[in-house]
Amino acid sequence: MKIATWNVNSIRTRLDHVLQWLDANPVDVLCLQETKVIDADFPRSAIEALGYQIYTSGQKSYNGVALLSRITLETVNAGFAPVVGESVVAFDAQKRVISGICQDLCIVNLYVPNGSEVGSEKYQYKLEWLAILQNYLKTLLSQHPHVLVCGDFNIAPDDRDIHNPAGREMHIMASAAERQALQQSILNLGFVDAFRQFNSEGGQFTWWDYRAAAFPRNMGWRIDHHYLSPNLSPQAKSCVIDKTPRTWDKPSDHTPVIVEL
DNA sequence: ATGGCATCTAACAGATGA
Repeated sequence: MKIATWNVNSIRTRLDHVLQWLDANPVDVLCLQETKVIDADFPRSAIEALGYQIYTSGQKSYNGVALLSRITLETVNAGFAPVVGESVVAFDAQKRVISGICQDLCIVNLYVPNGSEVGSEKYQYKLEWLAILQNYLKTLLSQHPHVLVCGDFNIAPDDRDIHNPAGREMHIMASAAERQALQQSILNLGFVDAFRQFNSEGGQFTWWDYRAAAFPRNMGWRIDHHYLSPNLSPQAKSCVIDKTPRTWDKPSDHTPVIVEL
């Protein structure tokens, strides 16, 4: 079973890229982030024609996540509240979470807040959001034999995941508090970074800034990840970054990451 | 130290992203 994650930076702008990529890479489930469209306007028909069912949680202009699946998913939930409870419903105003069940596997697709600048209000929101994520994942781990959490985490786990780590301690996506939140909310629950099961090298990135010719210079960050629950990680066969779509005309600034179980 | 690039909008400049 192959599952991919891809921040497409607008599904309507990137529809042709998604179709082209799925045609060449018929993964079982594709998790999209930053769809930037309300559910009613999600471009469904061409994706469905490739054999995918579509589950969306979107909003106007910003954020938005979707699951594209060749297998029918059960119990698709949008947001934290269906799992954690109504006390966290305020954090579901921004559409950043969708999950679905495929046999004994719970697949979670996340678009973690960017955080803007270290110390800003949005940074605080990011840290609070990650604290709620911890409760959300604890609950899912208690309910399902296997859990896969993937998406755009907007955090580089360590300095191998940044093209130039010098002076990055106060940089968004690399600050100590963000890395600690990633540790506490995900890794301390036993989740394993699937990519690092197979590749310990630096210079392996999933996002490159549109500016300053960052992609041809490989000045990127590894911020898109797959995390596997403890009893799922031994089942991973591979985890690879596909840089191909980042070379296409008018690309997303992110590129897909595929895990095979 | 700054800006650089892309996407969105009751758009045409400003917010947001990372």
